[in-house]
Amino acid sequence: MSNADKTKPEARGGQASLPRTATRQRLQSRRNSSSEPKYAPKRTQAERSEATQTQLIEAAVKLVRANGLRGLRTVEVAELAGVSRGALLHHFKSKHDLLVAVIRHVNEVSLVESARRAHLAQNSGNDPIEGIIKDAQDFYFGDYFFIELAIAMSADSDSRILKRETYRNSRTSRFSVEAAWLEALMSSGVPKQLASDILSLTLSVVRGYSVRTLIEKDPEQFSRLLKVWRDIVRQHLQTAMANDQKNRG
Amino acid sequence: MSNADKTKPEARGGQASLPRTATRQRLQSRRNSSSEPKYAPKRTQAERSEATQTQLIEAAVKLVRANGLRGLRTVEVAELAGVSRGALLHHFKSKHDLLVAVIRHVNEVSLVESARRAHLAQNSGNDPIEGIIKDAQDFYFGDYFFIELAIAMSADSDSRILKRETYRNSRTSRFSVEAAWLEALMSSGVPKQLASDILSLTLSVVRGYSVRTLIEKDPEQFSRLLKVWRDIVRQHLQTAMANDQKNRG
DNA sequence: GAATAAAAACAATCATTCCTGTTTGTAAAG
DNA sequence: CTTTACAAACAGGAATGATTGTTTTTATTC
Repeated sequence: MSNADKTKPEARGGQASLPRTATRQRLQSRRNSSSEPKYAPKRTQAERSEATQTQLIEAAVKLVRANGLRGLRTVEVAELAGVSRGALLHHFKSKHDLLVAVIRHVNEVSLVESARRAHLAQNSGNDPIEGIIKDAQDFYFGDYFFIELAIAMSADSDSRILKRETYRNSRTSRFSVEAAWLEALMSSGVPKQLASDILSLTLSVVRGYSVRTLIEKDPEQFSRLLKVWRDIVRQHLQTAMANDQKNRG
Repeated sequence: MSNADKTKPEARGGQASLPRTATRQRLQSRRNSSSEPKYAPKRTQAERSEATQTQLIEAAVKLVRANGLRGLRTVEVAELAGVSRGALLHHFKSKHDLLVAVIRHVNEVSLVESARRAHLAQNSGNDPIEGIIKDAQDFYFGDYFFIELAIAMSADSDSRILKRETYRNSRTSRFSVEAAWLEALMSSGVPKQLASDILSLTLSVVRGYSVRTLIEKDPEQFSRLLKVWRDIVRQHLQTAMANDQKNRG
């Protein structure tokens, strides 16, 4: 492949490079002051640890979204996080471990969202379509979906493990949200099978459009399209339910 | 990363073996007509060349679909094609060149399909929805789309070049098909804006479902879902056009 | 028309460049 | 003063492209 993009300059110029000597002297003199070594540490170990771990994970998330799973390089993660590769390997003893942490992280975030959304679904009243569309938009344009997709699109043995991990998580988080929306639709009077189909179709529309934006930049208004979609679905549900009641009555 | 997946066996066992004998005889007779060398070449240079190039490209297509753009390894391409890496580098002087050839190839295939489909669109009669769905299925589950997606999902400097190449091609091939479908919808009486929306939505549904199958294996029947979608659209178009005529009359 | 030179299609080996994980070293926190 | 957080240098493997060698086809010359 081409070697055109060697971004070597300022490789670690822009960040870190803390004042080592100064810090040392300051601490030393303070300690010399008397029997009390109680200088105030700026951050506790746990805080430092968690902070850089979060930075690393978030950097990894960005890079996986940008370059795909197999395009991820540890050196880039470290650079973007503003630490050395040594630090990365200290917190995650292998690249694989980092990826597992990444998945766990986006999944946790997604899980919290899920709970919120499931709650929304229950209070969506008689017309949940709007809520479903909003939910789908948030999900399919978010980190979790793109990382899931990136994992799905590489088939080496490593990503197979990750795939299983992700799949388990999907069933516990995303699954419950969709079940909640299904409930919402049904309790607004839509028959189960139709509700399931409408839900699947709506999710596919949004998923499909999200992927489209990956390939080419939004030349048409997604919001308008979604409005049309919402109208179509509402109309269909109305007539379908009308027919349903006629058949019963 | 792990080294668990070495697929060495049958490295050159199972594939290729084009009709050599037929070719040989044809060539022999051709040469008999004029000056006759003492041995008959099995295949002409151009034939050999084209054959292995095709094998290499097709192998690369499969591997990009399986492992993504950045998961592609030249050694695997050569193995799957049944030739040495030396041969690969002889025909394509770099991995990048191979990838360009891959894109050209899938695009050519797609272009031929496009012409066929555009023709279908023009003869789709009064109800083009069925045809649109079929077309979308063929396209979004085919090689071209997945390779386009694989390219879109990696953002290094190399794939940016490929992206441009692909984008140009899209506009000449896929674009015309969609325009033809739009025409078909309009000539069956659907207003332009609505026709465009319906087309976009249908494409998104299929695209979205195709991507879904990447992530998890089809637990529900896509065909049933498409049937529902077709019904919804038909119904909507009927009422929309009825309203349209009422407003006009 | 046979001998032979030339070129193209491959194969095999080598060198270089990444990328990962290990090791060793240093500063900060407990 | 022990442990933890980080940094820097190193070692080994993998992947690419270059080089060299071998076979097959094509062109040339007698």
